Amino acid sequence: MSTQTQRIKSALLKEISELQIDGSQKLPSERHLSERFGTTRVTLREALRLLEADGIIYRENRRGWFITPPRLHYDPSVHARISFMNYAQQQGFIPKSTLYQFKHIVADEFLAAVMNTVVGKPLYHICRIRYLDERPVLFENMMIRADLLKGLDNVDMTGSLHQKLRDDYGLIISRADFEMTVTTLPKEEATALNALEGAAALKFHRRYFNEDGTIFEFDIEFWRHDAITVAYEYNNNQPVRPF
Amino acid sequence: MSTQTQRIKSALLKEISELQIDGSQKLPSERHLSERFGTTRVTLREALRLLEADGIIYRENRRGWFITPPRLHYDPSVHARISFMNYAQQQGFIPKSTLYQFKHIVADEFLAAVMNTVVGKPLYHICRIRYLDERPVLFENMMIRADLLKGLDNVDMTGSLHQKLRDDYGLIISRADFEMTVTTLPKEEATALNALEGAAALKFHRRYFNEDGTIFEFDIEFWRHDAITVAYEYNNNQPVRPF
DNA sequence: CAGTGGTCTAGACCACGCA
DNA sequence: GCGTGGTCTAGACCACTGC
Repeated sequence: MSTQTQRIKSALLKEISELQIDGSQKLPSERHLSERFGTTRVTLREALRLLEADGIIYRENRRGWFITPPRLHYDPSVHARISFMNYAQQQGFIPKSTLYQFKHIVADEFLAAVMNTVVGKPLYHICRIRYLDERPVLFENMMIRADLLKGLDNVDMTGSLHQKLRDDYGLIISRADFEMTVTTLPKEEATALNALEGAAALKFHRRYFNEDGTIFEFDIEFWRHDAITVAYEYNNNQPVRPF
Repeated sequence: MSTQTQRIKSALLKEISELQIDGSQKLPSERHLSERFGTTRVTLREALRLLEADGIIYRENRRGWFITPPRLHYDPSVHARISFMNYAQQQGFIPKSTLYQFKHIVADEFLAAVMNTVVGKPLYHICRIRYLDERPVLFENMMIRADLLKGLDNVDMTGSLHQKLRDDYGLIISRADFEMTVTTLPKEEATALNALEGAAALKFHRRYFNEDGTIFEFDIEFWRHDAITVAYEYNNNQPVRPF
């Protein structure tokens, strides 16, 4: 005993595994599917939503429904050590980065508070889009202290930024912290990722501290929720006593 | 220029902030709201879904829509050090735990692989539900090696388990790892949390290693997606070199 | 038992992708 | 320019909540 939606979802799951064997990626049109299952588009779309929330399928705005490729394993502390391009490649993906926007801004109240500086502080605002196998999965906003890293506007923004910070500026990260929240893609981010406004997403806030304890960079990242599995290992030199 | 759904969402957002001032928690019925906004229930529910995905509101199965309380800040490594009850209290919540199920099981292929042991290994399977201010937010499955922790079935399961592991068994955690994925609540978990099957959730896998490197515990946790902000600090003794 | 949320139907129009 | 997905309407029935 189960609902129409659940039965369609199960049936689609079966079809999807068969499709994957065939190497096909795109699902048939909603009208074809709703006809095949003897239901309306509304009910069919409800089943598709469930699969989408599960991360089994995803949609590109007005293009249709696709089978979700395998997830990237993502260690949130990893940006402090390895570049996106490197760890994506290590896991067998073909990564790509594009520069979406480069702006000179000044800190507003929010940025000043979170970066522990004053309102009006000059910042670079760098937006990049990250792809895995040509699928856009990450919208990245970086806010970087312009006074500490002069001339950053003249370098290539599609490579590893942190490598440049080390090589060209001698910068060393002494600490980083982050926050992660499940939320939805805002309009601009959704458009950039070929997704719909309101699609589920993982939002990261990340701050980098240099050796002085100064926050030289604050990132806001939006990931497609189905693109990553966050993984982390907690390894203490001195064993941890429970409680 | 925006859609009907978006306009209703914005209007609801405004109403919600006013409701919050009044201390009210439950939204008016869908029929009342759809009438007030001059639309159908379908469209109204679409707007509610967006707010739900944002974590602004949530629903309890057949009970209606409620304003989401503040999130718990959750450090995924924290279970190795502090109990749920403690860190929830530290953040001003009134936590509660209930034992949902206690079973003796044996490792199947999946559990054997993930716990690095053999199929048929006897395990305790402990399910608990965690509440914040009477709201159920977490469904917790713990699989614990019964051969290493004999007699665990006779202790109170609603307190800190790890404290007991330390005090009664002298157990020390030397390492832990975890994985986190955005997915949906399965049927049983959804029912236990008063949620709907298919509601967005955060799933954690966590493993604890003792000093021998043996995995004595494997946890599967389902959190309501809007109940937590995952936070973590990455603090190296020796500074990290970018790239 | 009244009212609610969960589910479902059978249409419609429009903007956009794609060929 | 056809077909698609995105959006929206105006109903309906049922199971359950809460009184």
